[in-house]
Amino acid sequence: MSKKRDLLVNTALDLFYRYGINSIGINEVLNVSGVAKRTLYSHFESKEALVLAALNQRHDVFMEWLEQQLENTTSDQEVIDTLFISLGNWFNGNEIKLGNFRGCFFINTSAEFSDAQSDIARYCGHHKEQVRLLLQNKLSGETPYLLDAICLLKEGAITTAYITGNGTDAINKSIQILNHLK
Amino acid sequence: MSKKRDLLVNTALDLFYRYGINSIGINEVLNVSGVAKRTLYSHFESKEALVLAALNQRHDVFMEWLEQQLENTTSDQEVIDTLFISLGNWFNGNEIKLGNFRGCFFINTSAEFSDAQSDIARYCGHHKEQVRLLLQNKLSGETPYLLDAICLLKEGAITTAYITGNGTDAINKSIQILNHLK
DNA sequence: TCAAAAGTAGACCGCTCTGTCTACCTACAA
DNA sequence: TTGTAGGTAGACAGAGCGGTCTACTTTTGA
Repeated sequence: MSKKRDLLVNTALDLFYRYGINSIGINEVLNVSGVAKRTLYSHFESKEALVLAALNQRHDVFMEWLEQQLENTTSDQEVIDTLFISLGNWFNGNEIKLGNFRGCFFINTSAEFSDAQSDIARYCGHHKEQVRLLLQNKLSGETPYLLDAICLLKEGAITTAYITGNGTDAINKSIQILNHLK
Repeated sequence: MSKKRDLLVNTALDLFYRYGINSIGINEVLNVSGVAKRTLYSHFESKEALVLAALNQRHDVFMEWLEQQLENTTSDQEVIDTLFISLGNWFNGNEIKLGNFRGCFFINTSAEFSDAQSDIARYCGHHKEQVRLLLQNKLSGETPYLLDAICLLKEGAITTAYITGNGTDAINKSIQILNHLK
């Protein structure tokens, strides 16, 4: 519907993800997008509402990307390999849809907002649930703990890749561990 | 040496960890500690220096705690069990030395500071390296990928426990996965 | 055609931020 | 005894924050 609204959300998402939400003021979003302050506040009642819209946008983009990566997988092994290779590409900045890697936007945002009951913190939990459900649908269910292993290692790999700056290592280790599950 | 300095560092660490560094101003640290602003700036040249001191304090406390937890372990299996049970206690707020759980201070801080070259971001990476080295010393080295598995699952468990709010689940799953490694 | 909807620029409000500064106080060891 | 180190209170500067407001312009669709 509204092009200005979309522009604001995409600009906010880009800046929030790159620099952190508390480090980016509303005026920065306005300067970069070239939109007037009045327009922002006609679409969003507060900065928090803009943050939620940015989280929602990132969620949509990420889920679409993930679905696309896994769409042709036909076995659990293929899901594992495809998933972690895709994550590795993301970590190394080679997934254009996801932009340059700076960790998981939802983990980072949870770290900034300490109130676990806030809408923002809850949305971050919701995102992780949805990712888990998507992966569950892709797996056979024959190996009951495989879903848990994938999810925990995925979080570990994202965090480790971000903090060490070495995405390839984190991915190779994750794949190796999954191949050692009996 | 200086009691006021220690008080400032401990107060800052408590507030920074609980609410996030960008959400806590220098004045808040001063009000809670009851120390004068002049005194703070005689000990630290900037807020960043105080942040680094708080990170350093957390690092010392955490390493001492971890060392203590693992000091009587005599096998890889015992290291795994003891480590993850201890982490579970931390997640559930039952490790007094570590305070109430709000994720990993170093991960959270990395999320707030986007410049990977900053002293703050580098210190966070350094902490993770040191934890890894401590665990390496406790393990036999007979199972080469075990250290990687423990480290990745530990990061995954911390993140998952924080975002879902369910520490017990994250721990039980981690232990189960490690027991399925062949 | 023209009213409504959506946009513009930017001044302004009250508040908070980090960091500086003046002026004064206290404990203690040479 | 007195100089020094370390402490106090709090005003202040300069900037940025989220958010409101006025006054005006552009777009659009019935």
